[in-house]
Amino acid sequence: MLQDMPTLTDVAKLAGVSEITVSRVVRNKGPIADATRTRVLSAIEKLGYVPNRAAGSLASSGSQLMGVLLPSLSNIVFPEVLRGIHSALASTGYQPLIGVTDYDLKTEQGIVSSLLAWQPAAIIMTGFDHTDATRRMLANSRVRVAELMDIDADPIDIAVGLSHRRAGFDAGRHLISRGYRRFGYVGHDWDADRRARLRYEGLCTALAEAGLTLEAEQRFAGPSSTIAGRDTLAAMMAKNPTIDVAVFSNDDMAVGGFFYCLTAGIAVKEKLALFGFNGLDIGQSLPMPLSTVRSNRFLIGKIAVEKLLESGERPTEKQIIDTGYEIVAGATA
Amino acid sequence: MLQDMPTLTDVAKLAGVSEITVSRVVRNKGPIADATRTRVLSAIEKLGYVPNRAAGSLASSGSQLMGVLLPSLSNIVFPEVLRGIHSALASTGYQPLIGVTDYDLKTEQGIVSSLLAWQPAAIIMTGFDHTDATRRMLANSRVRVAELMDIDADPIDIAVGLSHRRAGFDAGRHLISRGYRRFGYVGHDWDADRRARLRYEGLCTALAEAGLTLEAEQRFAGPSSTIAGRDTLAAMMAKNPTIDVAVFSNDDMAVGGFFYCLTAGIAVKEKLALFGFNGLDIGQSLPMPLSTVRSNRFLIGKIAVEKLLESGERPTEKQIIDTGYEIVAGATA
DNA sequence: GAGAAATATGTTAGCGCTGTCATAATGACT
DNA sequence: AGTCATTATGACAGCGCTAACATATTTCTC
Repeated sequence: MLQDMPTLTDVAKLAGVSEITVSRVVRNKGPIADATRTRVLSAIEKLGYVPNRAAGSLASSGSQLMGVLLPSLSNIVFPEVLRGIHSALASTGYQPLIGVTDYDLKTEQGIVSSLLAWQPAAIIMTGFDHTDATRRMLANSRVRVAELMDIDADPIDIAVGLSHRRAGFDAGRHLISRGYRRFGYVGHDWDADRRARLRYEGLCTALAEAGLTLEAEQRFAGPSSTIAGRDTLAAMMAKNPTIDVAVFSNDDMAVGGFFYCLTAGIAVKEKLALFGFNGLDIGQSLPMPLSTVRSNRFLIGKIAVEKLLESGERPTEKQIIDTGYEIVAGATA
Repeated sequence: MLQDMPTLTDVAKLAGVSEITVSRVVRNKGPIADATRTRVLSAIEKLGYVPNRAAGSLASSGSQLMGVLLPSLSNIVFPEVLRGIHSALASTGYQPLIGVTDYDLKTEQGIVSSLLAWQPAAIIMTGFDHTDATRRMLANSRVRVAELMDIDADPIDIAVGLSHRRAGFDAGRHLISRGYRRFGYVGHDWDADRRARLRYEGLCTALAEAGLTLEAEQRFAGPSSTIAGRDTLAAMMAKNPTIDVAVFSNDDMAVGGFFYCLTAGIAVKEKLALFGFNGLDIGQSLPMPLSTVRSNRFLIGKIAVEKLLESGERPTEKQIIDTGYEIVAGATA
């Protein structure tokens, strides 16, 4: 679409130097005399020259692009990861090229293929589930790959996140130590969200070790949301009014649960304790701060980028970076 | 970073055709005999060929990229716009290349420059405020430009959004018609968020026309958030306990205000009415659905892409697309 | 069955940049 | 003055693809 845009050649002519010299000035690479640099820079300024990255990529077989695959933009946690990615990228000249998979592995495969077409410096994905074709493409391309959020499996290259299984387990231990015994679980569709399921499994393990078991369990057949949390807790309480703590698949669901209690006149914590996951702002701004597990999504994105940029080659050793989590006592459990 | 990746030439050799024929198959362009197509396709499959977009861009001077500039990822409305953009892009083969400006015009300028370097098919930005240099780059490049969210000014090419001034005005009329007279305004930093200011101005106009005026006004000196809304309403009520309706700069702030009322034991609507802006899910899942104005962010992103893709050239007539808004009566005002 | 029209394929010449290797100019140290 | 490094610049080829223009080949038309 660009038209008559000035090229390196134009700048070189105006500055009275060769093209490669201009290229060196632009990329800050190789030795350049101060006088020459100044001359070139002013020529660039005069012409309004903007380098053509496509040409650059082609010539150097490698782009200043980083592919980012997110499962969804509806769930606030992924924009937060993206924010971390962007913040680490900001100072580097790299640009994120994003794709959204909608939790679908075939879609992911298609997007990986189109991202690879840009010869990105690295690709950031979510989770460990990929099609064989995706794995093959990634292997052939040799680009660096980070798999985010989760560390409960074997990564392709590096993994950055936290153990959701352990987080679920610790949440269970925490609640047991606080005296809760009659557990209910309020979840959402976990075919897509493998991590919610891992937390659930961790929770069940903790309960089993204490000789307990989930007394009630209700899962909403769709993505998590405040409304789903509200309605799903309502459904569970209708069937099992005797539980003393509801563990939610995440904070969105838990905030909905809190609203349900408000409406139904159930005393939160005294009558029914609520526990979430993520540590979202909204949960902490409730009249009673939500008891939850705080994960650091921003940090996950940021660290992933930093690690990926450390080296262009995949290291021989796969790397797993645990960004940890923190039990937030809150006031609801 | 890619290495020994097969090229068009390899595919062409294996399929026993010329390069251009492979190129045509890949791009689905020009007439190709079915037999040839099949042969080429299976060669592509066999080699695991992935086209190099940088080369394609360079040769055709135009990429399958769409530049997207967002002011922030922290405010949920922008990921929603991005979702709309992505949804419209999904079927087209275009990929969004994103940049985040942090509401800073100089940052925006830098990002526009790096996006332009990829020769994107179009650029999507937010708002009408840009530096002169940004405008110049955009003008020189001749790429299509959409300015989103707002339609209260003159666009570069097309604008998609709603009149925030009118929305503020209508919200004011609505509240006045419901009998509210003692207005308070709870806002956030609007140097960055020009649209919040426009709504505020619209509100003031409505009040003035009715012979009314804001009795109280409190602005938080930072970005909007639930916590800011809670604390800022608290501050306002401490100074002006007599107002009967609080208009918030957006739903995040208003939800915080609701939480404040809960904590302080203020009867929402009877004693103090609350009114937001955006129509976020969280507001509608409150025990009392929030009274607000619903804008359609997803639609804004989607329509912008559709309009931009209609033609590669800027039309002679600037276009303004009003995606409208809707007063949501709710239960808090 | 000659010519027009449509369909299918190929040839050539770059797109704008950077890697590689060469060359020139300067200083540093014998 | 001569060797060696160091710094500064340039020539040239080519990255992988596609636009533009041929050139076959087939199908239709009267």
